[in-house]
Amino acid sequence: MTATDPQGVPIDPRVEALVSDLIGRVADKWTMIVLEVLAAQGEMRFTVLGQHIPGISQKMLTRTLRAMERDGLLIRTIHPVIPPRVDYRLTDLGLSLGDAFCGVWRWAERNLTQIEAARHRFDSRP
Amino acid sequence: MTATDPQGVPIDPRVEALVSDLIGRVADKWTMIVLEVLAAQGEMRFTVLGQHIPGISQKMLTRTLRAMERDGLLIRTIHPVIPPRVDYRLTDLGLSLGDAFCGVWRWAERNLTQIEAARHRFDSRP
DNA sequence: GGTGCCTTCTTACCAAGGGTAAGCGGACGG
DNA sequence: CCGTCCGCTTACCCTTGGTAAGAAGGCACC
Repeated sequence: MTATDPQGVPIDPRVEALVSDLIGRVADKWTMIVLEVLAAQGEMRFTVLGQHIPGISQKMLTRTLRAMERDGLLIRTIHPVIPPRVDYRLTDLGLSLGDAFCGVWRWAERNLTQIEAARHRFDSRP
Repeated sequence: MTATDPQGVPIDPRVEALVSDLIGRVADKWTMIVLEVLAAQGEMRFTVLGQHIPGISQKMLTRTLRAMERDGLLIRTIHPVIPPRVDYRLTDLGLSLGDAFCGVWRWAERNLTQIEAARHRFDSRP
């Protein structure tokens, strides 16, 4: 899109496409939740992280964490002990993304009932 | 998760689950981009909207718009003319979500190069 | 009056992505 | 010697998304 940012400043289309891709990568349910949990709880190991995220599968947790590590959002520390212990901790970049998503969480909490009402209206109409 | 919000206030687990679901619904690439475009451009019709969102298919555009309408994020106005004309416009709720996502867009723009660098480091390592 | 076009969906079909569940590796407790 | 611990990984399947074609239906043109 030949978009403008919220201040009305025109954006280079090539940058625009890259940002869209990045948003596609990062605007993901699991990524957002991992971000939230790690921001609130600090360093955590794999299993505990999974326990704090109801509904996630091991596969998706692994995949999400790898992608986030690749993007530099978190650091994965392998402790060479038996049984294995792997800790995950947000980088400054990850923390800053967590802050950015914070507004979305607050929005979701604030508007939950309003959205449920809207859905109900939509579902029970001719 | 027995999470706390960013201010450290404990959250009811049931509310937590609902918020997670809502986030899963709303933290979607296409939803975010539609929100952005409509926030910047105001009312738009189907085809034009599609032209402003590179890479989206008609099917996903329809589906995304329906879901957003269901959630009360936008209003769909059908003008009974031939050929058909359908306009989409954000509600106040949709605009407020756009504001909330605004921080994420700015984050993405600001940290684009840093992320690309991180990816490159990750991909070219033993 | 047929032919074709316009726009907004919808649908049939296929590929890709996510869920489930089982296995692996390797020390240690019983 | 067998089970258990944890962090993955993999094989299989089902759901989801992309592609492309069509439907609806009045209008313009020949």
